[in-house]
Amino acid sequence: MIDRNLLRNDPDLVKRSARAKRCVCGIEEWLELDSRMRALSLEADGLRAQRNSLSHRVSVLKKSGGDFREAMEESRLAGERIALLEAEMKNLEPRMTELVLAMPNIPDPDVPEGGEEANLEVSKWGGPPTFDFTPRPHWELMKGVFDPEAAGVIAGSSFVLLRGWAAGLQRRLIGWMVENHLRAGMEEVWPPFLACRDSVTATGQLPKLADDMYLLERDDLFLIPTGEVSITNLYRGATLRESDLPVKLCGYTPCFRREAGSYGKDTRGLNRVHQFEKVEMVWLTHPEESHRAHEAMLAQATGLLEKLGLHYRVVLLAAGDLSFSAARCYDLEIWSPGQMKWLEVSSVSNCRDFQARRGNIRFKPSGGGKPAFVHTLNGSGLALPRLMAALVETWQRPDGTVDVEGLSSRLVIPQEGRAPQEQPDHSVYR
RNA sequence: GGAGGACUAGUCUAAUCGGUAAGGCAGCGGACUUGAAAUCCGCCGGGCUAUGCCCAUCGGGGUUCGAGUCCCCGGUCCUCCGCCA
Repeated sequence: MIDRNLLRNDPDLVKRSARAKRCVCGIEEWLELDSRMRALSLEADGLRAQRNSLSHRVSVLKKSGGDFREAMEESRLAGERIALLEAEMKNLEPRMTELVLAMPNIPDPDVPEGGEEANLEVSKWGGPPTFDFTPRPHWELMKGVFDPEAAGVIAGSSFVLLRGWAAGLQRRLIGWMVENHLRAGMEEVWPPFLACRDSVTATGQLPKLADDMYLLERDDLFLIPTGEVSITNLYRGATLRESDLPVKLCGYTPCFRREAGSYGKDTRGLNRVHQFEKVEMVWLTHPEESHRAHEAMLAQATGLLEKLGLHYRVVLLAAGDLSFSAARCYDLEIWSPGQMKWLEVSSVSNCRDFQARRGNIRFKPSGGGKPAFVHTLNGSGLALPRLMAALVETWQRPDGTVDVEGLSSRLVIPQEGRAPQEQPDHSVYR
């Protein structure tokens, strides 16, 4: 959520950012409503003060046996006027909330302007694997263990069914990634895979991505489109101690996306599916630490790719390609030798205080003072389907089979680093 | 799904017949001290156009001059029953 005071003091900045992010939102309308609201609130406050003192006088007069009827009548009249003002405010409020919730986060100053074409490749690691034969795409290599037809029978098109070695490989990959994160000092969580409206609003998928999520109408619950939703909302409404920061969490979740409107685009094989598996990292940091944490989270994700030996590149997203809640985001893309193209396997985002405001996630400064909003970061570490695709294509043999043994030998759980925490104390105020 | 109970600040706990939220602990700052403890003082929910005022007792309505308190709808947690992997 955009800070109210920023909207009042520098609406042009908010307008520019919204335009850069290709978002249409009613900043002017909000400002008008805001000034109307403040006038109403000022008048109502004065009347309330009157009513409070009048009804206190009633109480005093009653006790002393005096005539309280006049005070009571005046108080009643003030109450009627208050009710009118309150009704008008109540009328304006939902619209103001709707408007402010539709305003996207402001990109950091170093984020390039423009759309996808302005994305900036900031680094590259390794090189494309070479073959003395024509490499095949994963859907050919995984015949028999990747079965979209079967998934179609169970759920419909664009769902995945893995079996045999592919199912096992995916399971081991999830465990391997989580173990790596634990040794980097993160705490593992296993959250609900459904989230309520407030949660999905806090992380910023609502209102903009409403059509991209699965909604269980009967219970008004959303299937999470990313683990970011569940894990970030673990601390919704909480006030942490400054000494608790940074809170570094990771967890496995499935992710559900309707992918409305994206049919026919990159839909082959494992490239774009309705349900996929992901290990997510979510960190809550002190506002001054989030930039450094963003780089550290990126390094954690790229570290996994390096251990797997996959050729990858890091892209700093331009404003127009940035998600609604992000202020700054790196996309991690790995090379798919069978498809001869880059596949996005991770987005590492710094949301600054945007989600923390929406979800009211704060910390109490050690030196006293008012609670302040934390900064939230999230990053995939990593998303499975495209990772599987690139891995399988990288480890293919000339006969069209996959060296699963060789691939699996990469999944060594590191011995270095901190041992997983037993029971970290993140007890919070709510 | 059913029955019962609970919900006041970081935490614990008060508030008369409905009368305008009182304290303890923890924490923070300061004084005293070689240092610490103890003690003392201040702060310790949010907001504003700020000597003051308004809001705030899980959320939303209602009754009332006035609601933590009474009524209605909902939420969360706990206990029990039912169902279920």
